[in-house]
Amino acid sequence: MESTIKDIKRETGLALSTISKYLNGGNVRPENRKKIEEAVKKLDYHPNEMARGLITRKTRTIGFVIYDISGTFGGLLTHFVGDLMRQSGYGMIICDSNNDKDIEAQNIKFLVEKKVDGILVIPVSSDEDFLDCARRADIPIVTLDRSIPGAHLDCVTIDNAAAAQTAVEYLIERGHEKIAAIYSEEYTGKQRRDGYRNAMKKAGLGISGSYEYHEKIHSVSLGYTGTKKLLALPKKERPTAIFMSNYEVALGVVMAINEQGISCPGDISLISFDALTLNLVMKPMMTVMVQPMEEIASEAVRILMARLQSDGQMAIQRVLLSAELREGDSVRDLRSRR
Amino acid sequence: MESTIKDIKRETGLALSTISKYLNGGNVRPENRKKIEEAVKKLDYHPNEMARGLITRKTRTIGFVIYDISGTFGGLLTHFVGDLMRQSGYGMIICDSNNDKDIEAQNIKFLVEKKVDGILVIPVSSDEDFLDCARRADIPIVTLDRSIPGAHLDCVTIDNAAAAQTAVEYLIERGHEKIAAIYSEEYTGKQRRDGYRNAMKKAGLGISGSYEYHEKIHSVSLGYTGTKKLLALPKKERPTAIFMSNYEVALGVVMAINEQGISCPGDISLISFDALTLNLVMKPMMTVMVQPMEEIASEAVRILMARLQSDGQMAIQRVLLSAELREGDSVRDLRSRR
DNA sequence: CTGTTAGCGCGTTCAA
DNA sequence: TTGAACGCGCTAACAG
Repeated sequence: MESTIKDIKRETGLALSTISKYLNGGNVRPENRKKIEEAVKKLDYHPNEMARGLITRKTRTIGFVIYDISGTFGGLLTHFVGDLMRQSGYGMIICDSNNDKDIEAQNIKFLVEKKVDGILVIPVSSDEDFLDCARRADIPIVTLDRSIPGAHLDCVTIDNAAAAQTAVEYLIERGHEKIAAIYSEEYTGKQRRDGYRNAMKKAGLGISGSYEYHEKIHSVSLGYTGTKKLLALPKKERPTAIFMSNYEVALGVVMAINEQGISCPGDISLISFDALTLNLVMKPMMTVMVQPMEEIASEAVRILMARLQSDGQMAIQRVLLSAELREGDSVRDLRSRR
Repeated sequence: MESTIKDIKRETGLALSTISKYLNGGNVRPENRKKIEEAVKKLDYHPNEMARGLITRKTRTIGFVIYDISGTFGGLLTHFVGDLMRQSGYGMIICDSNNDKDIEAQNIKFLVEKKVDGILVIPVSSDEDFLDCARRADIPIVTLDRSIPGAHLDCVTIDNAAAAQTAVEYLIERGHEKIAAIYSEEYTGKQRRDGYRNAMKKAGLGISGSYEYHEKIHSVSLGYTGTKKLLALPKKERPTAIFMSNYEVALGVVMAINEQGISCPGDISLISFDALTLNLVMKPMMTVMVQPMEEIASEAVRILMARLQSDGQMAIQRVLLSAELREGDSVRDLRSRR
């Protein structure tokens, strides 16, 4: 049988409230503190979080709703967030939305019933309605990596359009003009496409319709299929560089060019996102826009914690971080050709 | 403010216990049942899990401790398990051990304090001591994917040695003799190495020391580095096939051979584990031993659920599943050469 | 600083 | 079947 606070009382002869106060960080006479500490050890006492929560109306648990946990980026972000939560003494219930809006809505409901103190979410839906039930229950919500357009919510994101623009401008500076883009139609994918278009427009470069390939969701096969299509273009039209909007996509792209015996950066230049395993291991090393994943995680956790403390009104926080270019060898400098 | 069972009482005029009984599936007069159902809807009532748990001593939450959530296999397994738990109405607290035994031990303690009803664990440590505090608290534990040697625990695993042996025998049947292996020194890696060795021995083939490459943990770079080393061997000694013990490893292997312009299966044959994205997308398609991931997940959940129900003594369950060979085009048949 | 008292929301006795 | 009372383990208010 588990020991309760009453057992500690019997062991020490102190009142319940004294013990409770000590357990919650209050001041107690040194001699009593010692008694309590000894009893706690002796009885292997752990406070019952449920009884505690019944009164405090806090579960010390937060919910993490992620669009897809089986991807590399998501898995890693989950890892960082989980670590931070644990360090803060919070438990984390992770819910995988599997890129499905309905499951996502279900997940939120589930977390509300579990009475989590707060919710961290990387959304699938671009409509905030699915969060209604959490808001009714007055549960703080922070979105990260993706922000819901127009929503009155705390969020931590990076400037995806700017990052993509930087990447494409890097290509343009090196003499590339025929630049293709492979991206998804959701959140970050779309924003990065915009950055690509901005850069091209700004440089006065046209975008041939066949230079943009996109599917609904970021995936390895998106990169693979897209690249195949690009490489099937008549030689003269072939892009000299491909910008891709995500790590999984890059994986597919690399598979496709390797398969066709196309060399990078000799025949084609590549630029992508995130310094994840493949991008680091491959040769040539991929030139990438590096997202500050740990910072995204820690900012999101920080904001959520702040909101958990402030019962009152705290202004909406919108943190916009930026990605940094990390040079590899996957981009050829065409200017040195002459 | 949240509505409680008392509000339902006020709304319906019934006694608390009547309502409580209905909520827990008991028999109630039809007219009363209707009243209650209406009130529940009207007040948007949800039972308070904490108050409930205080009495029943159940949290309807289980803990999932995973060796490393940022890997593809782990992420996917987490996804499956999470789905099943949600379907069973259970919450899941996921803890990432990050391949670290100390964090793993911490995770278990954390879950015990959270009073989870049960724990699912893919262990890092090969010593069961870290589970002691959960056992003292009488929390059922099921390990999956990996079983702790000698431990008196429910577990769901596949026969890794057999699977590896099947894979290597597949190579041998096709005339390969110079077969190298890249594996990790932990759990599944070691078992798969044994299967490799068994197959080689059984076929009367020697294993040159330089044909085995291993590191502590499965990773992309393990595959990459290992392959580089193998390819650096004098041409005559070069293996005609590589057996690799894990998906991430395969990723690295593929990167390395592509980089060197080595063709598969022309110059070298490959066989690996798991039908995950890369293995499906790449060309040639990888020949792999497919682990029944969903079955591993569902069996583990099933056993845990059974143990949660049976307060009494249930015999230890050890489920051993097997992997199946899925042919791709990554293995060359050397016999047809003649 | 300490002890007493009163619930938090619910499930479970019993009695009717 | 139903209703009243009790208590799960703990914290919060107050009085000492």
